[in-house]
Amino acid sequence: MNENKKLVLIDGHSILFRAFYGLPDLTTSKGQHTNAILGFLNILYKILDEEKPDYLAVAFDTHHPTFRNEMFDEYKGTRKPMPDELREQVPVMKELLKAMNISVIEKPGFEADDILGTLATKAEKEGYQVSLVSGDRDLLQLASDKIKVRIPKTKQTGTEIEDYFANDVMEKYNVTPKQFIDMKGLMGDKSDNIPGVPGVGEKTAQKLIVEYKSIENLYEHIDELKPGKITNALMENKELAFLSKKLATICTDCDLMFNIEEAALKDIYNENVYILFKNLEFKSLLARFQSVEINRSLNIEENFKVIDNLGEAERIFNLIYSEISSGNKKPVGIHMLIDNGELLGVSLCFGEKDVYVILRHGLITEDFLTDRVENIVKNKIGLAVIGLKEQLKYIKVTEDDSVFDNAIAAYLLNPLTDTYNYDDIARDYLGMTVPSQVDLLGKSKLKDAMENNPKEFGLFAGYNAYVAYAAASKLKDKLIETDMLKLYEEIERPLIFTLYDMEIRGIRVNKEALKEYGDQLEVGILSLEKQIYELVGETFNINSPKQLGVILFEKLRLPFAKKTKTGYSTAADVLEKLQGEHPVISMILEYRQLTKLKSTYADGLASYIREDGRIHGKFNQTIAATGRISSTDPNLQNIPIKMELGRKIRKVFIPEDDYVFLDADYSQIELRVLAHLSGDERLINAYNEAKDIHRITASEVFHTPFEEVTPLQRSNAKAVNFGIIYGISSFGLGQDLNITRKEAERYIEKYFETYPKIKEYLDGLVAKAKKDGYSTTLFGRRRPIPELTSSNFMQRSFGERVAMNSPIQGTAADIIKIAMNRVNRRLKDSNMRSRLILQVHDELLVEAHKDEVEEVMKIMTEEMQGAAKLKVPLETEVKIGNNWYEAK
DNA sequence: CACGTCACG
DNA sequence: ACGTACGTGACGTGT
Repeated sequence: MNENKKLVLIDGHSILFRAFYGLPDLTTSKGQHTNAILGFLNILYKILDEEKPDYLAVAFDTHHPTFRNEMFDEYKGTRKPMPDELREQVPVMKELLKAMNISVIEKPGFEADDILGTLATKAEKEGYQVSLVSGDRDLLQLASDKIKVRIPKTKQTGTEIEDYFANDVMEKYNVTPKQFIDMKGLMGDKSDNIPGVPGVGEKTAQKLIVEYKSIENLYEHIDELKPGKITNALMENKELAFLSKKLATICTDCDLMFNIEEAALKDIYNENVYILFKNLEFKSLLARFQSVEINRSLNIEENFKVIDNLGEAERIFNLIYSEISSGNKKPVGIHMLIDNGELLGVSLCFGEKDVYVILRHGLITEDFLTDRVENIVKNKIGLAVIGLKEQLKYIKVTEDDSVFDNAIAAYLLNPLTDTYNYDDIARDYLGMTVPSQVDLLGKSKLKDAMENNPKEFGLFAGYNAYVAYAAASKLKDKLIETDMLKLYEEIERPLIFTLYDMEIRGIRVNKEALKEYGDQLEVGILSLEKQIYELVGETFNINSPKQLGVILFEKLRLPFAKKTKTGYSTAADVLEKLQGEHPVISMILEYRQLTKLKSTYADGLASYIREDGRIHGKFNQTIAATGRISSTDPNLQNIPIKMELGRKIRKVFIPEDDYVFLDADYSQIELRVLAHLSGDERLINAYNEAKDIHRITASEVFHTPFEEVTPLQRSNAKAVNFGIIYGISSFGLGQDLNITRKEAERYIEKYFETYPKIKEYLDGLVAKAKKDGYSTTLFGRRRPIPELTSSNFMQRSFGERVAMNSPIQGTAADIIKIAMNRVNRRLKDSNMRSRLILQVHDELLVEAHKDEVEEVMKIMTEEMQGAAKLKVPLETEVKIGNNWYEAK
């Protein structure tokens, strides 16, 4: 009977615990912790894949006021309560298991161990093959010929499982599974509140049990033992030893009503599980559901209609235009289907049941579609989209038209997530689970999908319009609730158009000069490479930190300062300290510099130059948690400037003929923002006197007359000023200045003595963020800081630094965004040829026509300085040049 | 695809 | 005792 049936029993809490400590702290976009659940599922799936069991059950302890934690318990001898980040995951895990139709066994008065022991033994007797899965070695006492104890280990490379049948236990520990109980009786287990015999540890216990087989037999022969401390302890604690053995024994015949047939596996991959995974944002696990027809039951999909003939298309647009008279004020959800800059069609939604996908086909031309869409706004009907900037090429609207961008709104409401696609917005604001683009189309291009996968393509298009339509009002309400509507309407929404303009304009690059620059680098690289190989005596890949580490710290035996997770650190700050030790170090540093410039800048930028001789990078508005803009494809915000060699690359960025570059940057905008926000009179006065701020800080902090401040004092003060903005920590400052933590602490102390209001302000920021759960900028932009509630010191400290930094960095970001919008608008409104083309956080670059230079300089200065009225002046410096090098 | 490294503010 | 400065993006290596 049951010979070929497999039963898997899982120790729920112990696996959750293992998973919790084995994985980094993962959370959903809403801040729900998920690492333990994910780790549990990874182990569960591995076991399901490997064993393909017929039956599976998970046992949980019913009451857990405290919980085992080996790491702390064994060393400290105290129990540590379950961290909140783990506690909140337990009920979710149980819910998930129930959704998977997996038996969850918890009986008041029984520990999970005893449930597992009883069921395993019962199943064994009935002939099942049994696997017991636990993170705890305690269960080894249950191993037999038919009961396999499986202990998963979370390693970097994935999950590995150690398997123990009875003979494996014997092989590894020289004791039988039953004798494991005796061992534990002697050595005890703090985490399980088993006292054991004082002074007897694992080694002694193992030795004694190997020799005497059991505690009973040991005490029968106690007089044979050599006299000594251990023997004394054994004799004095005989009762304790027997009690401990009893406590260590897992019950195998508990009075438990559970029929193994109840644990039969069925329908693990169902829609409920899929939805839970989606909510937990376990994107990688969703792949397991591919073969399952799920969430197609959503009835909105049934209303999606695909149209490819002109008459029908005309009818739809007319239907939309007629909405004006019907008094329907809801914006029309719209999504332009674009692949590689080509318009494939448009999807529209103007009611729960009115979702249309109109394909560009035959008489439905690109012009037809863009005209008809433009007509919607000209008829004063609002639009709602997800990601306006990416669609502006075909949605011909201006700032004055009514268009609501759900993606931007969602970013403001939670800037911590990485994507704001229709499925994300549906999940977060409609409480709906809809298939994502990858679910529907995989990695295929939109155009290919349209041809080969028309049904799924239609769904993708339809969902985009539907979600844009349905979520808009909810997002707008949330913006009002969170006092961010003004931020959205007055800063972010206009910025969409500003950034679009900048992307279209691009920046001109001298292709030949860039090539020449790269060739020069190549010469230097080859020469350095040769010299390095000669010095070291062998060739190797200098770009591989791993190989370089072996050469420097093993072959050359240089002292290594830092280690990374994977080996020796060869970072620049480490190598710089080694410069005196070996001539090869300087060469490696120079080699690194050159290869970086070659690969990222010389070669990297060249591949982005388009037909028009310009680079059209992207400016991303929904990436940075603080509200900054980011730049990609390529990143034009990290073009070298600090080192002369790298700085030279700026000479290849040139204005169009008859134009020049005007580059304006704010002077220490973040420190000025800090002065304003903190209201510290001393700092405000310093800025109103308009003197060298770092020097003033040095003078005041080090009690030195302004004129006598040494360069070292000034640069130290500068580092402290930076530190303040970053959310000061003595460790970080020490690292930066290469001084001890203690010395750094003194600097900080002195700084706060000098500027007491700043200390008060920063403390207040942390307190407020802890209370609210988020930080706020001068213009109301929020950044949630879930780390502030972490029980982990490191994470909490990080949260505190973020609480200090985000309002400062974020307010500066708000200000320059205002300036960008205004500069862009004024240049356009006055019909000037000059145009804004770049933003680098505190700097704006305008490609200005020669005839307009004076006027543009005035506009830039006015708008940048006037972007916000602070208690200190916002100073700017404008420079002119025939390339970006000259203009900085 | 994660990691180390390094470019910028 | 813990082990970091804040915010980004791109490249090359190695699994």
